[in-house]
Amino acid sequence: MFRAEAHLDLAFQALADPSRRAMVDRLVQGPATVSELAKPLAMSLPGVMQHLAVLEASGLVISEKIGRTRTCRIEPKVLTQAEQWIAERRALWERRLDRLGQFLDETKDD
Amino acid sequence: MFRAEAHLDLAFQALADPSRRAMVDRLVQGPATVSELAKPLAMSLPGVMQHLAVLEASGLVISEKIGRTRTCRIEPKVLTQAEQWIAERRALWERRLDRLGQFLDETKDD
DNA sequence: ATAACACTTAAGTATACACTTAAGTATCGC
DNA sequence: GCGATACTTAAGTGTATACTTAAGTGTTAT
Repeated sequence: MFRAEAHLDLAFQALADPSRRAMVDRLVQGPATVSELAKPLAMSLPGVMQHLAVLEASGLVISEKIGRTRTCRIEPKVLTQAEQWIAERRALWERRLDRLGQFLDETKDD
Repeated sequence: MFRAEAHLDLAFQALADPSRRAMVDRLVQGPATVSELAKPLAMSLPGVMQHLAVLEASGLVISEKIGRTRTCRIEPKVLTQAEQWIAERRALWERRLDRLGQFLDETKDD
């Protein structure tokens, strides 16, 4: 039983945590190592690793280990997909409001 | 200890569940009662109520009870805020890519 | 060689989530 | 009034999340 929107579950879930959003916030400025991501967070390194795993599972972040350091960076595709899901719903909602306003205008001279 | 971004936690958390996204999907077409929201979901009514509570707590949906029926509708403000959080990060990421490309162009004649 | 560094794995704990069934309350239509 | 309707509350269950500490592994610098 496969759902096409399952990746949105993971993306929104990943963005629902303030520590993970802080990590994304840092990574949009450019790549960073795990330690760099961890520094501003009041949390143990394994805690940060677990958040990183969630971000990677969602596809928002990818990382690569070179030597003993792992470098992380944003993968913008999923970010865009999440943004578009919201944008489409907001557009539908606004379109409905427009139709409603038009209807009210057309019938106001009764 | 109050965090300004706490409402984003709730908004993204609310959007992370497929049943709740289905409810939002229905509500952007226009208001609906609890039963109408529940009908397409393979779930008990109390289950739906709990999802509705999450959506209301996030500010994505508001509802009003008239007589014995509760009517729900979208409140677009939080939807827009979530969209903007993503849009801003994507813009930062793209701006960085632009600077990087520009730098590479300027230094390619070495 | 060895000590410091940068993760990584494992295991444990406490809380939160996503449901369920059963029972209850407040309208509405006749 | 009284049965059907539309939620609503309460309580229970199983799974998932967000951490922690302790003990690794492989890499780099001296």
